[in-house]
Amino acid sequence: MLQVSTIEKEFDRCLEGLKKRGFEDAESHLNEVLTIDADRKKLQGELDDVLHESNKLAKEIGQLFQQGKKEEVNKIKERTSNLKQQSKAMGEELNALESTLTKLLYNIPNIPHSSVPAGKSEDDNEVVKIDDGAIPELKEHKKPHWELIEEFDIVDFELGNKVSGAGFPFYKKEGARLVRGLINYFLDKAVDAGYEEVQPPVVINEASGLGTGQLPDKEGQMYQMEASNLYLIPTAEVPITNMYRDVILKEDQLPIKHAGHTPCFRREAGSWGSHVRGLNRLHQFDKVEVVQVVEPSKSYAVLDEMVAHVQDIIKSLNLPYRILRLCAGDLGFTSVITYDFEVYSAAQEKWLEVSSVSNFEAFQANRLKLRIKNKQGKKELGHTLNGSALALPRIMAAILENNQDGDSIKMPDVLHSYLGFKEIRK
RNA sequence: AGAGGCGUGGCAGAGUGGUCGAAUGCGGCGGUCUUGAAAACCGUUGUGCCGCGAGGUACCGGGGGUUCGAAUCCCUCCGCCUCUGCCA
Repeated sequence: MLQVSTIEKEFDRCLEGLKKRGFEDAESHLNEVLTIDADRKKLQGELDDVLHESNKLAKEIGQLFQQGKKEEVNKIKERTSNLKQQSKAMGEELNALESTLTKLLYNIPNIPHSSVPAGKSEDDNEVVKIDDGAIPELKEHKKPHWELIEEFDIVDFELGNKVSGAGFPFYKKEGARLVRGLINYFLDKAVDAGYEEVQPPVVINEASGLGTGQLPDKEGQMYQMEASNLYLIPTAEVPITNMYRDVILKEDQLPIKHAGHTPCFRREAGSWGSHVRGLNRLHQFDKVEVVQVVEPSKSYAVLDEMVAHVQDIIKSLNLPYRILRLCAGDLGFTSVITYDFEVYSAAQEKWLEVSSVSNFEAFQANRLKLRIKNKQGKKELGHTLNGSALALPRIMAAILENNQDGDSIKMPDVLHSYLGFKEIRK
């Protein structure tokens, strides 16, 4: 969530940014935040005065009791009960103001970076790089992956339907080993790049969902376990970033770099249709996520570092890719700037999103109360970033389609040692 | 899951109704001493909110209550420990 102080100091920039996103009634929202916050401050001061008075009287009563002056005590008690009623009413009003303010702030998205292009939908995203040198020419053998996985019997959707439901496939034989190999390869790359590996829980509580911005608005996108009031994670970003909720980091602990593999669960309600087939969209998929917590002054250098990391992995798999800078309208609620990576899947003749790398600046940190204390003892909110490095199913789809050769599918060289085979045969 | 116990500052650990944001020890930071270091000694050392400031206010797991006054009493939720049960 945005800081009130940011809205106050940089009102015009905030307003402009929200308009760029197409956020309705931006100006009245921002103004309301400032009004309520001013009311809150005023009331807080008044309440403190009342409490001050009543604390003073309570101390007097204590002293009078010790001196045995009971009649005087009774006189003062009348005044305190009056003050108590006042402070109670004021306290309730203050709580109400605070919760209204929080709700308002929860509903205001992050301010896009100045380099983020204007635009409403994915059609307006800006292509910042295309490396399509590796696009294969498929002539005789040009089957989409959903046909290949059936022919080679390596992913089974029917079985998934029976056991779980649509979007929960079984991976089998070389398919299962490819999943395992990719996870290991991606984790090794992350560890080599200095990320500390973690295996987080795949369920999170409500506080964590609020911390990274999945709640309160987007609970419909997560699977919820009502009986225990827990959610299945949509991405490892949630548990990993929440490791640092309510934490004050020392400057010399930074940068915090974590990588973790988890399955990710997404309900994807209403987003199914004939255009999403096979591995293109699933309710459960594997992903290796990288997360960093850094000093504000360094977050853009770190964003570049993360983009380079993802690019390096995709290149090593010899997949054609392009990098998009998301337009304001397509930007996630919590993000200041996001680069999407897409790989080209040659039989579908489609670009598939396989990674999303974002800088949230202090937006998540403000919700998380994630602060950094410098050597002078000054505290400020940290910046959080994360990126997929990488999400598996679409990478699999592109590998299968781009490397098909009739009776076999060749595996990228870098994976051979991870897989124990060089190609998948019928 | 049942019974009992516990939850205090970075850590350890006092405090059972009044002047307690909280003793003490350790750790951290600054200093004295030293060629340097250690030791010793001195000082300092939680977080939020309101305020230009002085200062005020809130926080002893979370929430609620009793009381003029709560770390301390009551209720409730959460977490941890021990025993019993179950189980990869």
